[in-house]
Amino acid sequence: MHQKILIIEDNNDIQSLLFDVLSKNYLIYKALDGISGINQFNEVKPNLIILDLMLPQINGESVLKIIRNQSNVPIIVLTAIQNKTTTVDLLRDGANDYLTKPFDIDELQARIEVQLRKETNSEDNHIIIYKNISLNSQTHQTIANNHELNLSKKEFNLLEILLSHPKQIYEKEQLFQIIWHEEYFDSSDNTLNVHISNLRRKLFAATAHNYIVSIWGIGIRFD
Amino acid sequence: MHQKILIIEDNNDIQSLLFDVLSKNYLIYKALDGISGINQFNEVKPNLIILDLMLPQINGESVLKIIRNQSNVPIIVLTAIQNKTTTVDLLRDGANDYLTKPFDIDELQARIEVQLRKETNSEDNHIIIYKNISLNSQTHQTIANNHELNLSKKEFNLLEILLSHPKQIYEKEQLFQIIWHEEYFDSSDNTLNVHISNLRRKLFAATAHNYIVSIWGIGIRFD
DNA sequence: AATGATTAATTAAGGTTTAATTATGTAACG
DNA sequence: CGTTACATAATTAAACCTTAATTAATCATT
Repeated sequence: MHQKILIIEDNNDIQSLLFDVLSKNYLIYKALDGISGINQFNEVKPNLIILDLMLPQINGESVLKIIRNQSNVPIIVLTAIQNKTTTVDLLRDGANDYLTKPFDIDELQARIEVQLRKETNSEDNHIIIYKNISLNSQTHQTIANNHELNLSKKEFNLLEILLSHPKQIYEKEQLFQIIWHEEYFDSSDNTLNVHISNLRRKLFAATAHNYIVSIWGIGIRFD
Repeated sequence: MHQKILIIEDNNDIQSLLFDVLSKNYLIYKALDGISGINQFNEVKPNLIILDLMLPQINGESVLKIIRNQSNVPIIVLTAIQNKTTTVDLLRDGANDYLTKPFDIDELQARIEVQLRKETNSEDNHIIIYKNISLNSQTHQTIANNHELNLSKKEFNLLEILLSHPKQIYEKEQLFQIIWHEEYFDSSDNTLNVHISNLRRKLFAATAHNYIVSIWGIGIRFD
């Protein structure tokens, strides 16, 4: 649920294309070169990486090796057709899959699904439990401290996202993207704050704790 | 009972034809291309898939491989006669059966039966018991809290569906499809609500409980 | 340390959407 | 002919989301 994808790609057009399409289903992080790609990888801990081989400064192959050296995160590589690096090399270096440009965006999506499925298939992904809070996305039942909560759709969504990665900071923009499926430009929009407030109130009524903490100027986090 | 079939087919005429015929006996889900087919497969977890080989963007063979990679769900493939992919290829890729267009709709139904038979052989259960409610789908007898209920056909249908998977949320659309065998577009249609209301009243008269809870904006669930 | 600016949190009001109930009409059936 | 089931329509009720207004907290600058 709400998995994170890091896109390492220097071409702005492809970046935006990928963002537009994939942000509907995933939480997208972007890097324009290899160095910041590696840095972001360490910060964000994405569930999947899309890596362009043709990068300024450090080439994609090196990025691939560096990341693979630290993690088994699925990596899908984008190559130009005339690139000398062979498929075999790529896979040996740790790529999970590859596509040659120009690629079909739907095919990319399908391949992403395949890579991510491996991760999520095993666990019964519709129940989240954290501390004394459990949340069932099939029945929409939410229990906190043995009290059943009565959450609205937005509130449930919000809690689901926060609990999927406890302690991780979510920016308001991200939350907006995930819950409302649209970007938010108007930072004066207070809607999200209201929902956070309501969720806090209901959680507090059940647990006498405030689990949702604000990181001033950045976002919120479930503690 | 009420098994789910996912139809992945881009041709609208064939889609509707299949829907009209099959929705009498099964719960139908539709996808117009491979990507949404794969997505729906993961969400819906159908009991059987009907897959057209000729799809826009991603071809059917890829969809077949991707799905088969994750599940043993029976897949029946529809091919055009001039299609190059051989029977052998299809079966090797994991198809359970195939039909060449134009196909006979009755033959398709027969083949569906065959595929589903394997699954459902064991469960020949026509009595559902949950909490203090029991329901016999052969005699239509319904007993709640030792009181025999006098339910109409629609009410019985509804209760049967809800009780077949307690706690699971059913969307109004689903319920409509199962009970009325037709899609419902007009969300202002209030018929279902009336039946829910009546069922609630009768259940309450017998048990003094309201088991059917609404999930606002989503559907209902038997608790 | 004080001040103003920015961001966050709360509260309340309004309007919209969805749900539930009640009432009325219609067709099927014994 | 009267009963029943169902659909349709009208009404009432409830839940929800957004907006706006207000208060509180935090930051940046001096």
